[in-house]
Amino acid sequence: MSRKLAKDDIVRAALATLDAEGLEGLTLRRVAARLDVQAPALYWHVRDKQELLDEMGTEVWRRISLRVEQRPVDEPWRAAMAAYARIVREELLAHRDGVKMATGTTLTDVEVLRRREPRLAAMIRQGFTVRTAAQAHVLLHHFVIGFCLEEQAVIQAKAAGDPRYSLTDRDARVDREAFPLVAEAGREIFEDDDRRFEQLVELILGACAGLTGG
Amino acid sequence: MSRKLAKDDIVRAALATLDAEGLEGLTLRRVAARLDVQAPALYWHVRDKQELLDEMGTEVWRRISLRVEQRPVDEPWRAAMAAYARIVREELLAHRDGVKMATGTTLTDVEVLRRREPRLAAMIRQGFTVRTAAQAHVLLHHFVIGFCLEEQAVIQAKAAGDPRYSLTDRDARVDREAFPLVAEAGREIFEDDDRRFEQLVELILGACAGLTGG
DNA sequence: AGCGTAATTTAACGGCGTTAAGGAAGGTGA
DNA sequence: TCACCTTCCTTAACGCCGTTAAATTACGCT
Repeated sequence: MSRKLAKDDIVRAALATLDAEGLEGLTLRRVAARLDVQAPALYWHVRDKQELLDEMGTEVWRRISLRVEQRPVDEPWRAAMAAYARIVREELLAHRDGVKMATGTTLTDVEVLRRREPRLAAMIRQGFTVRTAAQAHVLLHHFVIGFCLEEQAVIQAKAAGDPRYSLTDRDARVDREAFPLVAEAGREIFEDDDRRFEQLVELILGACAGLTGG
Repeated sequence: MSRKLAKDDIVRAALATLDAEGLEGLTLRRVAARLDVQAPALYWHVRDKQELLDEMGTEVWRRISLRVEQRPVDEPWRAAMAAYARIVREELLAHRDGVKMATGTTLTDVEVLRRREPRLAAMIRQGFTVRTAAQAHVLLHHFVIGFCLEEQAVIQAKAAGDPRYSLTDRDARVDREAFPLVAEAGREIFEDDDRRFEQLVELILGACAGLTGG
C-alpha cells in the first residue's frame, strides 16, 4: 500500500539532496537521513544507486512531458518547438547538476514517450513526414541538451568562484591583441544566456522550416 | 625536467584506464597501478582527481583542435564546419565514456581556444561577422555534444545487454497499435547513427547559411 | 661525501555503495 | 488467542574509494 508512495518519497528526497549537495554529494546515506531512515532501507525500494538516478532522471523528464502536454495540440509547430526547448531548459536547470543527472540516466517510464504521439501527429498535419518530424525534434532536443550542459557547468563554476569563467580572466588568458577574434567571440558567448538560447533555437527552427512539405 | 613528461604519462594512463574500466571504474589506484606506482604518488603531479579529469578532457579537446588545425585554412565554411562536427564526434566516441568525461571537465589549456583564431578569420572572410560566426560555431558545437552524449549512452547500454535499446523491445513497450507515430519515429531514431549525424549536421549548416551576409 | 630537494612509499582516516542477518509491525488463518 | 508469514527496517560489516601525513628513498649539486 505504501510502496508506491515510498518510492516516490525516495525520489523526492533524492532530488532535494541533489539540490542541496550536488551530484557529488548525492549519497544514499544522505538521502536516507532526509527520510529519517538508515541507508540500507533504501534497498528495499530500489535495486541500487543507478536505479535511483534513473528514477530521478525519469521524474524530471516526466515533468517536462507533462508541461508540454498542457499546451494546445494544434499550436503552430514553430511555437510548439520553441516551447519544448524552453521547457526542457527550465526543468533541466531547475536542479543543481540537473543536466548531468537527467542526461546520464535511462528512462524508466514509457509514458513519457507515449505522450509525444499527439505532438508528432500535429507536426505531420502541418506538412512534416514522420521522418522529418522526428529529425526536427531530435535536432532541437540534442542542441538543447548540449547547450544546457555547458550553461550549467559554467553557472556552477562561476558560483564556485572559479575565475576561469570571468570575462576579465578570459581576456587575460586569451591575449586580446594576438587573438582578437577569439576574444571578441568569447564576449558573445558570455552574453546573456536567455537571449543566446532564444536566438539559437530560432536558428534551428529556420532549418526545420526547410523540412516541411508545404 | 621529467615533470611535464610524468604528468602526460599520468593522463595517458588515465585515458587507458578509462577505456578499460569506464568512468565508474576510473580510480586513482587503478591509474597508479598502470604506472607501477602507489596511488598517493599521483598527488605529487596532480592536485586531485578532478584536476586529472580536467587534464584528460583537455587532452581530448587538444587532439580535436590539432586535427582541425591541419585542414586548409581557406576551406569553404560548410566543409570546414562539417569536418569540425565529424572530428569532434570521432574523438569523443574514441574513448569509453569519452563524451561524459570530456564534456564534464574544464579546459586547462588556452591553446585550444587560440587555435580557433584562423578559423574564425576564415569564416569572416566568407561573409560572417564575429557574432554570427560565433553563433554558428556554438550552435553546431552544442548539437554535436548533445548528439554524441546520447549516442554513446545508447551504444554502451546496448553493449551491456540492456534490452531497453533493442528495437523489438521498444516496439513491445511503446505499443505499435496505439502509438504508431512514436513507434515509427523510434524506427528512424534507431537507424544508422552515421547517416543520421550527417543529415542533422547538414540541416544545421543550412540554418547557418542564413547568417552569412552574402 | 654529503646536503637538499624531488618523488615516492607506507599507513591510516572517514566515507562510500552494497550485502547479510536479524528484528519489529501488522495482517491472516487456525 | 496464538502462531505464522510477509513487509519493511535496523545493525554490523566488507571492500573500495579519495585524500592526507609522515617516513623513506632517489638524485642533482657543490
